[in-house]
Amino acid sequence: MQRKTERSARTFTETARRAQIVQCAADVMADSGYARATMAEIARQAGVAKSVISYHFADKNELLQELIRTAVATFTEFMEPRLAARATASGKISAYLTGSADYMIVHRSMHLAVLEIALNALGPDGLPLVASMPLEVHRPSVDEILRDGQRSGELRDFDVQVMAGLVRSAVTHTMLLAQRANPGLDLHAYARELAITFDLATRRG
Amino acid sequence: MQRKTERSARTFTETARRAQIVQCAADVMADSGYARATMAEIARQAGVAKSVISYHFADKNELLQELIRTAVATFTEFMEPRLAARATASGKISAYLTGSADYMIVHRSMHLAVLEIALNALGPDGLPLVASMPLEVHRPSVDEILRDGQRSGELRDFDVQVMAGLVRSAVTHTMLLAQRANPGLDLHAYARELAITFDLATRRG
Amino acid sequence: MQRKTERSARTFTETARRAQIVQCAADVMADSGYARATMAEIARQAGVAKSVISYHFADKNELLQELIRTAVATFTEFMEPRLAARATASGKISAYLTGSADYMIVHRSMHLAVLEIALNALGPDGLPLVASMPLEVHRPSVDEILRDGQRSGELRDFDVQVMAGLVRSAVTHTMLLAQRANPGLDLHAYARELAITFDLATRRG
Amino acid sequence: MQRKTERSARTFTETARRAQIVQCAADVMADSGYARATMAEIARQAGVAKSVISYHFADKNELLQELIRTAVATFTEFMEPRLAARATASGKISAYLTGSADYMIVHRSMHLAVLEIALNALGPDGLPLVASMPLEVHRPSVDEILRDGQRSGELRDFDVQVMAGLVRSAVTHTMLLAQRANPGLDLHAYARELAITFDLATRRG
DNA sequence: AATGAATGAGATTTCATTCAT
DNA sequence: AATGAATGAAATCTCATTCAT
Repeated sequence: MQRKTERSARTFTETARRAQIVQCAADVMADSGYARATMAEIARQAGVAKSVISYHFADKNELLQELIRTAVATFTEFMEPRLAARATASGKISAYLTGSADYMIVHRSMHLAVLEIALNALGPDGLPLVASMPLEVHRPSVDEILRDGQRSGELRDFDVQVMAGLVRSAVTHTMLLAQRANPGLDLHAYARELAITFDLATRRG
Repeated sequence: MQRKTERSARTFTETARRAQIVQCAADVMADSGYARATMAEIARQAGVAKSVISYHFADKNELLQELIRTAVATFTEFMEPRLAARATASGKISAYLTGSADYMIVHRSMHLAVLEIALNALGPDGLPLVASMPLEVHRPSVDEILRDGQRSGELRDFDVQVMAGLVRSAVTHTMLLAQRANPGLDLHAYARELAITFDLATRRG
Repeated sequence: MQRKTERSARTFTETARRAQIVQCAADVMADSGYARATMAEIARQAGVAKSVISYHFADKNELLQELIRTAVATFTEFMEPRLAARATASGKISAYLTGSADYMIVHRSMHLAVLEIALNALGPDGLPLVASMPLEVHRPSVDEILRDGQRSGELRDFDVQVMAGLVRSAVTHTMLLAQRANPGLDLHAYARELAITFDLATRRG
Repeated sequence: MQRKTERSARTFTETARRAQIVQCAADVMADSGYARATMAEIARQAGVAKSVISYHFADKNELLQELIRTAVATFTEFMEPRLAARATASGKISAYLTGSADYMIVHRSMHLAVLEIALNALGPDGLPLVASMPLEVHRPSVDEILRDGQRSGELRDFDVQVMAGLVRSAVTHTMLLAQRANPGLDLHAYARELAITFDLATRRG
């Protein structure tokens, strides 16, 4: 309870162990689903005793939150230069889709794990664990891209919330379910197809 | 220890009880999520003893599968006349989206419950419980609608699997997450917006 | 969590089991102390599975609280007629002391268990579990007896709180520690000796 | 793995560390109770790593025993001159009571800690840890004071064991519980009231 | 047809202790 | 002399399931 949380600095070993455990947790979640991602299973995957996890994380929720934070930070770092490289809204959406596909290929288990946690994990208050966490931090966000595109006249006059939700869930759910159903799926081709779809759906006239 | 499961015919009472329990299970799942939908909670909601559920269903998975079957059948009955009433592919997709919104309003807990189960429940083999279940039985399916639209020349030449996945998850995930984030959401308006989007994305020229 | 707590009536079996478990808990506490009175040990003593206790009690604290309530009620029933049978304050104090000795002989483990719980058990808030429970309910209480004796002129003018504390702890601690140190101790003789002591200490001139 | 315990001589630093740890253990016990006085918490209070405690003490029980020894020695040093300054048994008992009050004020946490340990700590044999430890080493002891008073004719003919037990628990339990219930309590006044009580209860004629 | 009671497997978490550095 | 890291035992609690009535 009064663990590392309040400490100022972390040792190198500590940081490495935490990262290792977070990665193992993500792997287990991705492979076996949230329900099977027990402390025991994560520890087994990491090759350490259950209590090692308790030593490094105050409780399971802290582990899951660290996983989320790690994933979000990684995704942000991954995405921002790709978005910045494109000038138009259409280009940015395309970059978002293909970039997400890249991310899913490189960080597959993290991506899946975040989804599992977002959908399942409950905080001590009974509310979803992610309810109190920032989930989309890359700038510009999908909403911002679309809104800017409308302002500049590049995009037509759709409901931004609806379209942004559709773009995001195309990545977080549609593409992911497709891959789960067909592991050999070519994600890049999939993302390009989505990019065409959204270009047609959003562009002016 | 005669399991009703194995028996060929069911009495009227038996059928009613099963339906009642399935409905309660759906309500609990929709209200409290998969993790909290324990046998005890479902029984409490139904006002019966836990063992009553065990009496009517071989195990929890059988209950969940019946729930899925019920929901799919209801959705099919709900959807097919609406699809049949439209001649064009675009019309059918629009009917699918607005019809789904209607369905979500009328059978909210069933819809949510199916999603919870699809995302979470594991079979004894560790695979998703729904892996071996047919989830889309209405005719024509979204895939078929799109393919027919391409054949007739009404729709452009996109990848049917990608587009069908996007249409389906627009309903099962995008719209649903939007409603969860904002319970007062106007689902019909949402569905109309989606219909415009998909019309633009799929129509020829 | 949503166990029997909210139910209106208890079955005969339920009541009997609860009583049995409470008694076994008291026995274990008395014999082995608070720290060793684990759920597992209590269940072992009762000859049932650990989960049987969880079935009948929401959690360990509920079990301990029931034990306290039972003991207090028993002690009250035990004590009140004995106090009522005496007219003078001195007689009532004497009855309290010898009655407590009787009680300790008949309900030894309950008495010890209450002490263990009172000194050790913490509620979910971190405060002592008994902080929120009524602990002395027999009428008149020791305080009242002493105050009444002063009012009637029978007793001298001491500080009631101090004296009442001393009388109570003579029973709850002094006598109990003496017995623990020397299990063959004659509690009745001990109580009579205490009665003489307090008579001398409290009577007027 | 040379255990310092076994070594004949201790360095200055070693002695100081042990004393520091003992004091911190007492503080934690007094403030938070036996159950919360874990090795981790004691180490945190002392500002050292858990393993430092293990380095200086063979195990937790050795630490607790050292705490008891320290407290008893302190109390003895504190009490003996006060007892020696009084000639009569009544004076010595009075000095014992008021001296204990002084001690409780100055060494509050040690006093509380000893009580917590005496009531809770178990040795490896399951017996109370203090069972084999001398808890009253000041001379004359309460028993001796009372016995001497009877021999000299100053005190009446009560059972020494009972009365000595009552005197001791008046300090170790009655006064302490009173203070716990009411932290602002005037311990000196309390002790004087007790002194009057015991004078009346023990004096001849 | 239904139920109360019981159960065992397993989940999370705590804690004293050990060990390599 | 001290520490961070690791560990395993044990504690509480949950849950799907079974069984006698």
